[in-house]
Amino acid sequence: MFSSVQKERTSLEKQKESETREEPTGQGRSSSDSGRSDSDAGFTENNTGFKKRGRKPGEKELPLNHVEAERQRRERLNHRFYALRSVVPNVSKMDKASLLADAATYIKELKTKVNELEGKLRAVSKKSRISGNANIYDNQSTSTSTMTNQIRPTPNYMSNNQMEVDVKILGSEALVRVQSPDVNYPAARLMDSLRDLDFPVHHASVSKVKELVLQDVVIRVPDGLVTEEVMRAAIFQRMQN
Amino acid sequence: MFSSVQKERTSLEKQKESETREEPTGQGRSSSDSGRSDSDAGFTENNTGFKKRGRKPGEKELPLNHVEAERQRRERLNHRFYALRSVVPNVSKMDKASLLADAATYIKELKTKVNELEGKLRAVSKKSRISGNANIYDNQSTSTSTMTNQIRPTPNYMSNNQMEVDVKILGSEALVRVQSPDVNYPAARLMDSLRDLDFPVHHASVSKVKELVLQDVVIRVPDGLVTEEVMRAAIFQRMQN
DNA sequence: CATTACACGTGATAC
DNA sequence: TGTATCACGTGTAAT
Repeated sequence: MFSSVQKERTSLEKQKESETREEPTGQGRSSSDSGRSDSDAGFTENNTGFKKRGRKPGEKELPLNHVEAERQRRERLNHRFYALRSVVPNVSKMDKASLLADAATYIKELKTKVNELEGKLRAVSKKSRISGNANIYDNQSTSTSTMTNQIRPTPNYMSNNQMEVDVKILGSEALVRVQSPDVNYPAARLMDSLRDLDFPVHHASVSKVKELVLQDVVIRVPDGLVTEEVMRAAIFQRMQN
Repeated sequence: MFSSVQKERTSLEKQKESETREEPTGQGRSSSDSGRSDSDAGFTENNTGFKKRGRKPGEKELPLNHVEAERQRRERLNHRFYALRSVVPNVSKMDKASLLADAATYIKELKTKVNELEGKLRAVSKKSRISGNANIYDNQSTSTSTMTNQIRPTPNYMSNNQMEVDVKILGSEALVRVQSPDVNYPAARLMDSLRDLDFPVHHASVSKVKELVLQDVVIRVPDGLVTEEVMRAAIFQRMQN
């Protein structure tokens, strides 16, 4: 790994000049930071010990706070750099500048990729034109134009609609109950999921009540090879697509 | 260290530079690379005389190269920052740290979006996969075939290898009735077809009896814009895939 | 030996 | 009155 962060602690010794500044770091690699609200409040506290620590006369103590603030700022910046480095692939260079450049190019790549994927998806979803009204396959997140800057409200791509999936295994059969809002054709998605998982449908009932869709499906399952929770998670995950 | 001494000397210069420096509001950096090498060379050599305690003997004159290198590095880093800022949307904060954080979260968002889109695309393209009985029906004349749609004289070994689709329109709703052998997940195929055709499902019932699957679905249809036969043919055709 | 990169302290400076 | 951020020069390693 890189030893950039902890390195300068050694350089601190060269700091000499009285001020045995205690070491606040403890050197937290601490993996990804999520750095907000970093405390590390060790500043401005007077040295209590009998340890001779007298400030030189005429020294200002304003700057002492200043240097601490600046130190925190640097530390935060480095954490951000590290976080950014963790999400950008193939950054072999530990150079900060190259990291920034790679991040920028990577963002561009992702943008074009998203654009072409959206184009493909749109093209393939428009293959049927019987009733030329609204588009399927467009939940609220992907319809925005990507060329212009999009405001991102919240990181919500998969978790916005509340959906409930319940599975009960009864011998060689299982009862799958799904209730979800009536968006994006939940019946089709559920059946697709069951097909993906190779669960033959014995019986199914779909009812729309107000804006809620209730689905009860009886399927066949291999005897005792799968747990309810695994099935539930698998169905839930596949219904997101 | 000695920096304090030099600070007095350079403070004037710094103030001038800070005045000329662009500030966050303008941000119109406009390149200006390496235009300053001559200028700084001029001011560094400026200090002759009156400074008591001048350079120590044996002091290196290299440092001015060093400061220039560092200056270039800073400039390059700032260019990268600016470039990164140009590709990340909604960066209202001119803060460097926030820029890094926003860039990281933006990359994550783009990644999940790409994943989501790829999943959808895969799901869509998966509908056209063929697994068993896809081509046993010939569908070259779906629009002309009317009424009961008996396609093939089925092979002798399976007597019920045929599918029947019936549509009855009742006002703004329609009843779709499908009976087919239990091969290739007919429920998923029917729901996919209805999704393709933008027909919201109000109610659905799927029952497997012996080797036959019966499906009754109530859907919403645009009032009087389609005929039963058109709907029937469209559903039938799509269920072949 | 030079080149490159980094962290540090510090002055300046907006809000 | 702080409390942010920034750029700068400098010392220090590692290549």
